[in-house]
Amino acid sequence: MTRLRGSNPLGARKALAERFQTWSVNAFDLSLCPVRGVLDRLGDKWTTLIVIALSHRPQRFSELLRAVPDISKRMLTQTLRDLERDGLIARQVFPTKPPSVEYRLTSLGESLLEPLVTLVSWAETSQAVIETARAAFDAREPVPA
Amino acid sequence: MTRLRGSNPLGARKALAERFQTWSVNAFDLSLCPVRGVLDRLGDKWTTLIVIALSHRPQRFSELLRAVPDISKRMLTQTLRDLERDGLIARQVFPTKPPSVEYRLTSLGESLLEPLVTLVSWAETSQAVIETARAAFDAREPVPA
DNA sequence: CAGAATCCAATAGGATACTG
DNA sequence: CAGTATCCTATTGGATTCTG
Repeated sequence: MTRLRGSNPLGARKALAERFQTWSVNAFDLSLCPVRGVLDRLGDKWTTLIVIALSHRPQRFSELLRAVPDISKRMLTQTLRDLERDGLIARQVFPTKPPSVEYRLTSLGESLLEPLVTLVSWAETSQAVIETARAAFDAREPVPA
Repeated sequence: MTRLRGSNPLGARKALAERFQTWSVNAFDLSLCPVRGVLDRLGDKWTTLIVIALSHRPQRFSELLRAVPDISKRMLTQTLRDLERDGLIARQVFPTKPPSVEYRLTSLGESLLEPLVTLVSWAETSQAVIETARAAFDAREPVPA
């Protein structure tokens, strides 16, 4: 094994390996390992962007609609509902007319920000490398029409 | 603003808010902010599990097929290809007969482990809270048939 | 304003059979 | 063994219209 350079992936590797071992044994057949549930949510098209938008400050429905470009009302409604259901955001209705509704991160939602920043930072610093790798790969592989 | 307890979401919040500001200004309309690209990949059904499996040790195609339960050959092939294209894993063919192919994380792939562990840890510690929130939500909302 | 409801297109992904 | 190729279904998500 060559020595791994940079940060400390060794710790990360070990931690993951251990968890993976555990999951494989008793939780995998049911696909109920927590990663799946979380990443399925974070992986959809809008969840992350909404959380990021709300990390700025609490916002109303139509504010979010403008803050997250290209999202449709349908998807905003649905994603907000899912996030509320998971306890990541809280919904507060002000009985004005017309009604206004404010969404804000819960403390659970706030606690997601750190892992998210870690991931976003990785994405930013890795972006260039990935781009290069893609270009190289596409140059090798014919990339069919 | 009440004082936030636990870790330091304030730093996270600030970091995210800043990035979000930047994206909104010049990169959002193109939806090319790095998060999207990364999370779209990590969000699919198998990427994470494969990376986790490979974090353990390099593995061959059929080993992975067994290590990641319920994945189909089709999806394994495709996800491995995508990961290779992005430079996260490397593919090495041994010209035996029948041929054997080994996949391993590249250093870029290794560097993803840390953010991943952060996320996985969050998922594990938050799992119970989320479950509770869901139950409470479903109790309030009729949850239609 | 903040959604709910309906319709429809694109994509993801499973099952199966075939190949070098 | 390590894939390809084909088919088919389910889910995602966009566009549009309606409502309290």
